[in-house]
Amino acid sequence: MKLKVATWNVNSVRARMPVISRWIEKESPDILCMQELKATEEQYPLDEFSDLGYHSAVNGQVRWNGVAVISKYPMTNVQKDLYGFLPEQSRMISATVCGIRLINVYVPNGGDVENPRFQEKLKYYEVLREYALSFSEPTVILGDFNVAPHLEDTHSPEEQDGSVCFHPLEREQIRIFAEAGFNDVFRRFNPEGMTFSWWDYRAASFRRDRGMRLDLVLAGSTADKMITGCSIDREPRGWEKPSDHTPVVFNIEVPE
DNA sequence: ATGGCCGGGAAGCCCGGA
Repeated sequence: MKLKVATWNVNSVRARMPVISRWIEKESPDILCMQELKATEEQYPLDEFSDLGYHSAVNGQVRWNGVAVISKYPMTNVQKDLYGFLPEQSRMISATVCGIRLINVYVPNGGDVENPRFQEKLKYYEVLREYALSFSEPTVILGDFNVAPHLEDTHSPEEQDGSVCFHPLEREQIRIFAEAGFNDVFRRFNPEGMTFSWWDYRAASFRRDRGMRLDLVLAGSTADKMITGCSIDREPRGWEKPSDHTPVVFNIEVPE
């Protein structure tokens, strides 16, 4: 059975519901992992997703952060805690669906390199990696990693080098994920580069294609072998009232 | 040729985003 799975930083699930439902009707993903809900579990539009045919697993928070997985198939062993790290920030939810462990994550932005939050960001990758390595099922980490992994993943690598989301210490963390067996799935299917998943609202960035690839799918080796394709759908970034991110989609062949 | 945004919560700005 082939599943279509997507990750999308929606930048407010309530403000984005028209765009999200339009995209779901266009693409009919089996599973969609969302970040930056900016909503509590009480504010989360559970009934609207249910009407669209999805179960929801939600880790909400007032005003900031918040992540959710919606799935056409049942989710089991839903977890929201990352070893007690940053307990006040709802940035992770994971579940097993059709035998695959999906870890949906919204890595801290970090503010800027001098900000204490930048050190928390670096630590977040380490804790996340340890967590991801703890599962015996085929495992996929997907979400907003808030780093462009390589030179070909951002519009102006020379002038951005050393700034937040393109700092060598952040990029190194994605290399360490690879060393730990978590492969950058989009890159495998799209080796040419300069394909982005986020464009700033300011400065007409989308029209000028001045973006960054911040939204990643990192698959453990067993899961990676089951994945048959991965792409970025730029279309909803051009719709009315868009998120500043656009969906990253992959296909995975799972046993019946 | 250049680049000025967006969302939420409290309030009529400020913080955070990246």
